[in-house]
Amino acid sequence: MIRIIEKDGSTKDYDQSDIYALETLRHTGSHIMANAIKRLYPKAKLAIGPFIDNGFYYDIDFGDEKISDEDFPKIEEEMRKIIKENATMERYTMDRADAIKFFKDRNEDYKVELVEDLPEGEKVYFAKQDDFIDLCGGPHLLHTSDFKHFKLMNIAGAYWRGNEKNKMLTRIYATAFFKKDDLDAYIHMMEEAKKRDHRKLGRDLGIFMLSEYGPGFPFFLPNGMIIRNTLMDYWRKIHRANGYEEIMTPIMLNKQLWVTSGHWDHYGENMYSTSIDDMDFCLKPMNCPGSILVYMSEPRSYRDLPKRFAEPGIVHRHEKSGELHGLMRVRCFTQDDAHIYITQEQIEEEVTRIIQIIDQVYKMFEFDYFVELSTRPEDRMGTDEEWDRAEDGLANALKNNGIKYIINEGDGAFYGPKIDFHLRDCLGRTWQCGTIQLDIQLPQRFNLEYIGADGEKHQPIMIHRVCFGSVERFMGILIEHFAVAFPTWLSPTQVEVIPVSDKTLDYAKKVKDEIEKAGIRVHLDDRAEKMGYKIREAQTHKIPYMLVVGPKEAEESKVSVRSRFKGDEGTSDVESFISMISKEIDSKTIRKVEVDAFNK
RNA sequence: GCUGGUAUAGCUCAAUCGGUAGAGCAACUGAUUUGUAAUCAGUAGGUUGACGGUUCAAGUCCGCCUACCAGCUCCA
Repeated sequence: MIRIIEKDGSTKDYDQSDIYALETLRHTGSHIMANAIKRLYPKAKLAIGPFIDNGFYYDIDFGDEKISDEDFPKIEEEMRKIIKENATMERYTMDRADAIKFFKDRNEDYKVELVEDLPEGEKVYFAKQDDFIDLCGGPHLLHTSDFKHFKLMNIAGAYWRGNEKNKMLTRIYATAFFKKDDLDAYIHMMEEAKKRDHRKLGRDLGIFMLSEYGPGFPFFLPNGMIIRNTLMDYWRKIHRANGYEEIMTPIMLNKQLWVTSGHWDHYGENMYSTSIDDMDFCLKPMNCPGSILVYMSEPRSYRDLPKRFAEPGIVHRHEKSGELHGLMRVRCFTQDDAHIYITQEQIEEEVTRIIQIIDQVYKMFEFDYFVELSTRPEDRMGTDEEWDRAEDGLANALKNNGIKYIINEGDGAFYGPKIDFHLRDCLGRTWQCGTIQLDIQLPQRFNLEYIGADGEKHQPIMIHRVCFGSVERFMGILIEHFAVAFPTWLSPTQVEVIPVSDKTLDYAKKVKDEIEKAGIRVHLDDRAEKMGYKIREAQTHKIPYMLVVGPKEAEESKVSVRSRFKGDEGTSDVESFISMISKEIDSKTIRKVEVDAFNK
């Protein structure tokens, strides 16, 4: 049991497995770390030090002092000393004015600012351990000696109060656990996660590459194109089945269009542009204006709605250099976009259909995802009535589908509310992928209309939606999610034929041709290497099936099937193997690895 | 863009105080003809990210640029 001192100063025991206790442990860690840093660097000014998902951090202004991860051992050692001193955490309050004076006397400018932001007359909470006093509401571990297993992880800059106009402080990240085993497991997990980083695997397995000549512009390699095309084949199939019509609009359009759409105001300098024949053109940062021009190209009737134009559209945005990240954040990407034109009454039903598509796709890949509903911001267009209707439509659609979601109050776009779908990468960072956005603004800007049953002109509502989000980002997440062991239907090479020796090369070629004819992606490893070597290579490349063929198989017209899932699966004739793997491919089954030894 | 860091062979990494750039894997050549996770031998591979500076001498020190990495900000 762990004793915790609560905000009100009372103490209570908690089980170590309690998440509240773990968060408290980590929060206390940030105090201990700050204490150590103040002892080593008395001039350092403290900002804030909260716990986070996997640990805690403290933002500190070190002034002219340079700090690097080489200083971590020193800080960790000082922290151990503090833990050994086993201080008892005390809590008390001060009047606001006294608190301001307290911090001013100590030159803690950031703390002064924090206290000054509190309402007049508010009590200010403090936590004290031995010689270290910090502004803090708590809770904390009662005894600092309960804080044992920790590690400083990394160092980075962070803007004071998260505002890029403010000074950049030094942020030190650390993690802590109650048990040493948990800490070791976490560090091990982080190392394993690095091995499945899509940037490393993408290069090792010929999926994509980047070049200094095009920062943020990924190159897709042969294996990557197979995955990408297979993914898009699937995408087209489900969209056709859901009443979408595919279009393709130009990658570059006259600047005037972007001014009208408002994108020029929004993206401005982040748009790539060029000038020719005295006309300015911009590479599209979004696909909507193109879709709108298609919608406007002929008169539309209420009978046509919902009108669903799908477009895997390539967009360019000049993202800031420090924001680029492999395939996850690039400057040129393909949105699996669609724009749907509907009447007000159709919001709920149409959004329901979209949610079902996205849910179906994510579930097929066995992704864990979470959903956010972002509602009306302060600065918005449209009437409250329209917003009510739009927000209710989105919320009802989520509820009808039994989707759990969190509400992001005031975080919607100025033109409408939105639903965002987030997926996790191997390091636990989340990336927005799918999104459904209602838009009442663009139809107005472009004066979109349809003829209603009453013969009058009406304005449609527009839905922007993506399922993968960006094909590039989605592939990055797929690589990490499966650690390259893609389901068979997505694997660049589905079958590797491995002759035992050159003597059976002819038979191996025959087997390969037969499988190829069935439309399966098969490769023959005809190198003069030993069989074991080829198997090892195919296994590390996570090729789903290996067919070992030697004199025995040639004589019986069979193959020895070895899978990455199970190892040796016994012999089979080629025809039944083709029928088995075809079934697995068509059903898009995700076969699980059954033998741990093969999961290395 | 900001703060901090990194850049050596295709990949992973060496190179002491500033003194002739090395290894493993991969590649290539040859031998081996192999039965379910690495056969052996040999060959080749480099303007040390770019440009400039200090020095008798720079992979190493300094400046600037570029790209990349961690995070912040922003975002699909």
